[in-house]
Amino acid sequence: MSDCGGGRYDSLLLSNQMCFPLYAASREILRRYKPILDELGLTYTQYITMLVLWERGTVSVREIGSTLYLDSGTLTPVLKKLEQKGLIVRRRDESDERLLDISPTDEGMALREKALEVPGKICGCVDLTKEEAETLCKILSKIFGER
Amino acid sequence: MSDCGGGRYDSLLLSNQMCFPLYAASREILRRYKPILDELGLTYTQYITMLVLWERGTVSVREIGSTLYLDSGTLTPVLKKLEQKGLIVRRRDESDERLLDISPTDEGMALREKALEVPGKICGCVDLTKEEAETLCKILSKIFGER
DNA sequence: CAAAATTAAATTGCACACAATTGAATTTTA
DNA sequence: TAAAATTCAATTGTGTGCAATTTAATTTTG
Repeated sequence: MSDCGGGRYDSLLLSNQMCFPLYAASREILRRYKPILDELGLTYTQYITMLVLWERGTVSVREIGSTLYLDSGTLTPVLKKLEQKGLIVRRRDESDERLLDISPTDEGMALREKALEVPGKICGCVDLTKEEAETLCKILSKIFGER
Repeated sequence: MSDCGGGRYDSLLLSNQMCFPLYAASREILRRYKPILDELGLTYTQYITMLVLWERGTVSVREIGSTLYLDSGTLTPVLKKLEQKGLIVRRRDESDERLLDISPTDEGMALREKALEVPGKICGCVDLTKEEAETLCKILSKIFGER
């Protein structure tokens, strides 16, 4: 049952998997973001959605999806929730009724001010140097290569 | 609305967030694992659970949880599913009835042979050098530092 | 131009994650 | 040792992700 040394099953050791450290680290980061995002009243997914809207103003669901790599099955309920909170408005595009345009409300844009505190607080609870963070991002971006 | 150059809101650009590349890459890796794990009839979470059982034999739910950073709310339904598939057995520990011991069945252990193909197939669809993969794991492990 | 193909969002169903609570078993402590 | 505190798994409820399907709108094509 054990695999000390160079066992036949070494490739299946949890520590040798590509998926596990990445997935676990990703959830750990999300756990650290949570209390900070709680202060904004946003979940993680709601937060990255607002980041897109703060950057670009009015965008279609499709554009949000291709930016965040999320499909309408995920985004539709998230956007309905943000609408409930009064942070965004959902309106059909006039020139193409298939598209649903999402715009931040004044209240949604106001939240951006409060959100300015977030990045600083994150750095305080993730112990990576700026160089490590850059290396990490560089390697991670390579994963998206051959899509 | 736009933030060209050194805007006041640069820290909120999606590209400057710690969480996003990590989370997106993690989901991308899971997407690449999926067709490979489909051949085993396992989901990702079921797969990493089986990895623990293949390595250690009989373990408690608690031990699986602390290894994978998952709680009973997540594990209970996963383990019931694996039991349904005939891959594991769930039995209360005799010396401490609070603990639920999980053991792979013969069928569960047999699946390990088929699983040996997985790591090779993963390398074929994630375009990182061995060195990059090691650097990645090293940086990711730092994230778990001050828990 | 009309039928066929494509596109976008919504819906449905399944599988996690995780916080919070519950209930049973065990350990600690007064 | 009996009450209090702790531990463990299960349960409940919310919020994603994502595949597959549906419906409506638009574009392509014969």
